[in-house]
Amino acid sequence: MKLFALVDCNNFYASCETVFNPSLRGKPLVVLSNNDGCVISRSPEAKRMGIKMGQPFFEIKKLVEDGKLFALSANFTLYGDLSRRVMETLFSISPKVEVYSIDEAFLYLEGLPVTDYEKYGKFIKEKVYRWTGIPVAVGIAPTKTLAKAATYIAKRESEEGVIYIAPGEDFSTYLKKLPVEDVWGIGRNYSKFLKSKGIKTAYDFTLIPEDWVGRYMKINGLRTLLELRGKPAIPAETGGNRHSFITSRTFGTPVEKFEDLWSAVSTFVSLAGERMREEEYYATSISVFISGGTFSNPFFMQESEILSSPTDFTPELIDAARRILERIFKKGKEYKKAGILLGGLIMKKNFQFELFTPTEVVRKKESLMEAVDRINTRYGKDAVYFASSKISFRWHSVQKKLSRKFTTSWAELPVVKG
DNA sequence: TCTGGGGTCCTAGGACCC
DNA sequence: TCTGGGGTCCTAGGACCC
Repeated sequence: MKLFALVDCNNFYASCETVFNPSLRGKPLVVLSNNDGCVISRSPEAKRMGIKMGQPFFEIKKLVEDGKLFALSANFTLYGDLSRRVMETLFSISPKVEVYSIDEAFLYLEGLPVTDYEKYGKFIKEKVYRWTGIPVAVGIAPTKTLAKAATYIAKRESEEGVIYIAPGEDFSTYLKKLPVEDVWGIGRNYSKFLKSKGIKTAYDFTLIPEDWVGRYMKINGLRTLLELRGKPAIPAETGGNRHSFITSRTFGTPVEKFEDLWSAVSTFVSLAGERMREEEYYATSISVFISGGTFSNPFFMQESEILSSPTDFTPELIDAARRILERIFKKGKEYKKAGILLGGLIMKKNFQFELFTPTEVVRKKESLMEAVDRINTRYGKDAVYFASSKISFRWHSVQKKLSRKFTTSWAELPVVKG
């Protein structure tokens, strides 16, 4: 019998900020998206005040100014580091951990010498808190979708923050409490459709015939149905095989000039290139997109290019990005966002350079990139960079309320006063 | 006035090939 | 009057996730 635990960090970004700034504990706090545009994480107190996920900042600005709500710009370096610590703790607990997102992981529990899973869940929760300061909720169940559901209930109704759904147990009481739009795998569109048919809860959903779900919600809807009925239908992640790297940003202020866009795009290519080398992939294609317009009337331009051979060499990627941007750029428009995608990834270790590529050239490119990455790791991001990235700064996003890089920058380490 | 960023998978349709 | 069928690859768009 399969058994999964879902460990889900509570209000992850807001919790991370609290770890290094305890004076924020118990206060209404929100974390803002990259451009201080909207709310992406809320402390329980902020939730209670009625602040919504995704709410635009301008709607709550007054509260912040009046000192009724604390707001911070997203500090993804900090969150990434704390996420790594949480995951390491989980790896120390269970032999098979599937990191599902920055703040969630599935633990595969079958075969473990555990008898009391309720207690085991509490043990996980306490250990993560003790090692990292991050509060989590734990749901344990025979399928991943039910584990998700259990976590949902655990966060809302369990004092302990732990819910265990035993195999064979009648779990309909849980599913009746789970609104259909909060089922993992049923998003905005399908839940609207389902509600129009009178299906309001996860429990209602489990009563629908399979062929109906298959017809209207395709294979993924069917998987969700089976999982909610207690039958595992979502395959284990194979892991490690990513397909793309995306880097994109909304600009601090809209830009019109080609050079401004180009500066942004070449910066994004450098950043994505670094990540790609770090994870040891080659890209076989690159896309560039630029967009703007209003919220209700947006425009979007995008084009791709197949690279002449798989590469992780930033100058080659930058050349291709430049050609694409020249093709899609139109004068006289206000651009608010740009981005690039490195696609068709292949793992470096699985790739042999074609015979006609002179080895000497490959070696030189590699050592140049290694040198650049090494310097930037050692002396901080942007110690060396490609000239095109710094032609213009107009596009830079705005982060007025940034907390410090407590864990990843020597200069910003917290100081303990004795 | 002001609405993030980074991913995955599935499906339908067209191009192209034999 | 007759007008194949099957496979593959690519792309765009839509759905979902955090």
